[in-house]
Amino acid sequence: MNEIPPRRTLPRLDESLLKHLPPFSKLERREIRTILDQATSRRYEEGVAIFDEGAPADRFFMLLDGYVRVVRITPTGDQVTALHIPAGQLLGIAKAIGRDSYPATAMTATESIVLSWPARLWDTYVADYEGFSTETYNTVGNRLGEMNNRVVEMATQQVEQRVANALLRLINQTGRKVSDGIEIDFPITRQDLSELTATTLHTVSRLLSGWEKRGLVQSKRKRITVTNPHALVEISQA
DNA sequence: ACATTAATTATGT
DNA sequence: ACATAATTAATGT
Repeated sequence: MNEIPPRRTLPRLDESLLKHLPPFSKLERREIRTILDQATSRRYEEGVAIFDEGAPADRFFMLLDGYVRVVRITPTGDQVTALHIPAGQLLGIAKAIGRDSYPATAMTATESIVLSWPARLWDTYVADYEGFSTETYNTVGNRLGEMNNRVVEMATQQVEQRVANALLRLINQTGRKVSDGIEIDFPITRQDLSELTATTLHTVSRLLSGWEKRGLVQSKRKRITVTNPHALVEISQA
């Protein structure tokens, strides 16, 4: 009854891992090599914290494989999912927004593989590597814009439209094509969806049940497949 | 138009 | 068998 924490280091990292990722795409091969040599790689089980809200931001991260949930802890102690990050994106980049502690908790939504670097390297990367800063600020901007959109949605749209929008975003960013539609590529509960849309899991459950009967979605426990995206778009614009 | 409460059922280890 | 997830109806604001 003893389990072995997967401490082991992964197979030797190859430059091609980072070659096509936005923050590194403009770099020379040998530059990527030195960046990789400074990185630590680690595999995380599903559902574990990569870093915690408020903790000193001593490292920054690149998600190589898997999905992570960005989660905020409310004063009452429960978690609220803020957004999901797919493989190929940086996270925990407190330095990029001028902070020295993490603004949120990052939990793995699936088993994940993550590279990380000591935070002190951030400034040197920004200074030394062409395109590094512009590309990262670009993704920071995107996330910020997405969050702003959600704030606007909360204020203006009805619940049905909000969860329709949330579903559409999820399949756009983290969707995987399957035989009968697009499936959200990680386990997601109605509770999660309700947190993303500021409603209750009951309302989400009812909406999904209704949509399922109309053939717009298919869902099993923790799995949601959108079978008719167009119809969802219409709902989101009603 | 939605949340809350509560009871019931399904599903995964 | 147990905990977690999902459904459903009834009631409340």
